[in-house]
Amino acid sequence: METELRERIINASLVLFERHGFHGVTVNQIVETAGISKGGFYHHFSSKDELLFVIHDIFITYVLERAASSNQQSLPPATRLRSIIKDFVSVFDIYKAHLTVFYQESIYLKPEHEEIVKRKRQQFKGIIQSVIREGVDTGEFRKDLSIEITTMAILGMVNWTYKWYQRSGEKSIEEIADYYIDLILHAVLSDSTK
Amino acid sequence: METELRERIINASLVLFERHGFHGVTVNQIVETAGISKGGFYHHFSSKDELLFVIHDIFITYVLERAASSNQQSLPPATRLRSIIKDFVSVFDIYKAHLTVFYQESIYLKPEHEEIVKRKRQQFKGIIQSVIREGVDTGEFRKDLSIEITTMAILGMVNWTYKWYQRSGEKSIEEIADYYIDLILHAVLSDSTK
DNA sequence: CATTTATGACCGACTGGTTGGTCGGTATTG
DNA sequence: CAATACCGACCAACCAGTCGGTCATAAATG
Repeated sequence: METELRERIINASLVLFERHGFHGVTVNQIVETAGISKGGFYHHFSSKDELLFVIHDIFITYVLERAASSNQQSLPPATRLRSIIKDFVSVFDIYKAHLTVFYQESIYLKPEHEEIVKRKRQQFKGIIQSVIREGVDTGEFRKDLSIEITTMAILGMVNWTYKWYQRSGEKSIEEIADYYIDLILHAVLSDSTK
Repeated sequence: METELRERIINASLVLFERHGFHGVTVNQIVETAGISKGGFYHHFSSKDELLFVIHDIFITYVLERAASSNQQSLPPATRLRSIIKDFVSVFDIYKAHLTVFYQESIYLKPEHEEIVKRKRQQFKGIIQSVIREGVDTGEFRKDLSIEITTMAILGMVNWTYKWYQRSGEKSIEEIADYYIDLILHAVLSDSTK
């Protein structure tokens, strides 16, 4: 099976955007790296901005679906939190470039695109928030947790990984995920649950 | 006392870069916002790139100095870690725009500038790493901590704040800092120390 | 003290190179 | 014989940076 041209464009631009940023890469460079022509590019994408959106959307849609399915099973909050984090961190291996672009270049999204991405992003955040809230309610987590800050702290810890993680590095993404889970649960579980 | 033109340029560009990114802002816009001329701009800065570097350098130099002085006092690791985090997070109030530019736009630094910033950045990271290492050695922190991942987890949690913190928000930066410290110490302290 | 010379802050019209995007055309496929 | 996929020379807009010049103040000169 031959790689679709559309895929080739996305893959090429992903590599380039990750390294040089959206505005640090020209359409000509993308086209050259993908081994196609300018006309070919504009046959598949209406603009450079649309390409940026597509990259964002592929990523956030995928992540959101996984988190939602991890969250559906009726298991205790701590178990679900573990599963959501594990799932999300594992995404770094395959989607590292998407992720980097997602977190670095989203300011350059056009308003209409930004709106769509923002909505999905908040749904994802909502999932984590609700797990923590539930954990606090059931007494599994510490009663004195702030739902809002705890959510952002976890998201921050996890998201920041894109700044330093390398597939060739010492630790595998699985190890890092397990390590994060350990840290988070130590921070969040109530004394009686530990 | 009148504001120096140089200061005016930095303040104007900080606001603009924070919202639109380095490449989303033209020199003409900066000049207009600062209420000066293009000539005036290039009289004070050799290039737009140099301006970006200056913003980076002001921030990292300040942060590094504070962390170094918090770290010097010969206090137990947990106390020092507390102090470093409190100090760093407090910086968000005054330097939020610097910080945002620092984390978003550093890919656009020219190699020679990047080198300088990178070095200071690693010194900062080194300070946190050494506190954690010491804490593990003295037994104050859990023996099974990975120095490297723990450092990055803390940095991630804290740094991510720039994505959501607003001075007008519900929680003050002091509260957020204290909250982070609480989470981190729960995650990191050995059972005997708790 | 008056006058010339020098310096440095600041101005803004202009430019050369670059970039996202277009468009008329060709190749391929069902 | 459509229709769709793809090509690449070309263009208009934009943007960082330049450059010849003004003005105000200070130092040097007679």
